[in-house]
Amino acid sequence: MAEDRRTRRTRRALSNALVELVLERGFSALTVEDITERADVGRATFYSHFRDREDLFARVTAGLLDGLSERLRPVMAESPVGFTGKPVLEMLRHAREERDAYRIVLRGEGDGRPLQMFTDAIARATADEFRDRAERNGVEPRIDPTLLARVWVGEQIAVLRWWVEHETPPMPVEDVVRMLLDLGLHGRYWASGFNDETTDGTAST
Amino acid sequence: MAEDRRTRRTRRALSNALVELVLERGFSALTVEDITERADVGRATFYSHFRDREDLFARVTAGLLDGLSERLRPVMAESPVGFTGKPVLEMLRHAREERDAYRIVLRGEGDGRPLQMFTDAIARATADEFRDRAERNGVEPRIDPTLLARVWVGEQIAVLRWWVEHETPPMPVEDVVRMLLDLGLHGRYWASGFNDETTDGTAST
DNA sequence: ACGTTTCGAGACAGCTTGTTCAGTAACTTA
DNA sequence: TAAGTTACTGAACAAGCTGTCTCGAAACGT
Repeated sequence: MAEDRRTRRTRRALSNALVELVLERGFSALTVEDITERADVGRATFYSHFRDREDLFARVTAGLLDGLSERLRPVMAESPVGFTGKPVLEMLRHAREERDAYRIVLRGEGDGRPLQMFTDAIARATADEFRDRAERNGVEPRIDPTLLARVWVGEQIAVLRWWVEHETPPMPVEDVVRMLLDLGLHGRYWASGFNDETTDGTAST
Repeated sequence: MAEDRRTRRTRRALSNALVELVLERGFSALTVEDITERADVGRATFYSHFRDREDLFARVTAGLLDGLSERLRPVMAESPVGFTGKPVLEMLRHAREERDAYRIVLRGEGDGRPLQMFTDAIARATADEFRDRAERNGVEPRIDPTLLARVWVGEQIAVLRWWVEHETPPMPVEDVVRMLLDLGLHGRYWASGFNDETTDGTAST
């Protein structure tokens, strides 16, 4: 007994309507009726699928994460022991396809809860990766992996957001990845045009 | 004619009530009456000061930014041409004092708008700094300063949040600053225990 | 073609919002 | 300290939204 076609249809319609409307007016300005109207669905029907607006939003976000992890699976599987920019690249591609959904999540709509869901999922996976890698290579991390993961995810999210908020792609995905790689390799001062000679021990903004 | 003491009192009370309650229940779950009740103020009074909940939240955030920039002013003024971690340090100290307010803003409560206000203010200032510095030293940034600023602010926000969400300070402010400085200087791979030898050109997560 | 599941429209109480108003209390200033 | 101004209160208001329910109609899977 495959899922009823009607439920699929209305769930999709409601999800799309949500994304469109949040993009236009912001989550807190929406009523359930706004959403059902846009989706061309009876209001009562909404409640037979979702508890409330937040529930719908949460499921949209979960769907996004599912899609992402599915895309990431093959890349992680073939994982050479070393480093490739593949995962980030794949995420950027995913963001390009699901641009609007990414936008509303990254903007922190819904009191930041979907964004937190998203961030936490990535941070968790990243921290695990860091630990694994350190162990495999038998090196001692200089900074707590959990914290380091948060920093790294903070960077990614910032760039991702900058990227999806531009109407027209400001830079090819490959360049974005290269940039992040350089940053990870050389640090921020290098990127701003300075190197270790110019900046003494007490460096920074 | 200095400001009436009563207005100061009720505005403070309402602001504090908001912060407390958002921390406890989240912004979207709050009613105006919840806030006025906690602040021990008539509901009608609320509307003679603020348009709605969002307005109140926005002003709380603006106040936070004012406080921050006031603390930053002297540090920026004495600004030696070089780099010191002073501004970040000052921000961490400010966050320690205004911990709860920082928490709710950084969590993205209020559909992320306060957070965006906060982030944008810092990113703008940072980007200007980057540009100034590059010009003063006559070097060419390897990466667009606007983007670089977003990345750097993304890092800061991530760390700040990690810092402020711990009940008991997980690390002295000075160490946090040192860590960020190291990250800016050497990059992420150094922090995770690798160096340029271990990671070849095609590095990263 | 049949039994099952979903959908739609309308009606419901309950709550929140934002405004208004008149009486009372607190404040500033001279 | 008294006079005049300004802020606060509590109550009442229409309007809108929420979440739940019911029943007949329509779409579905097999």
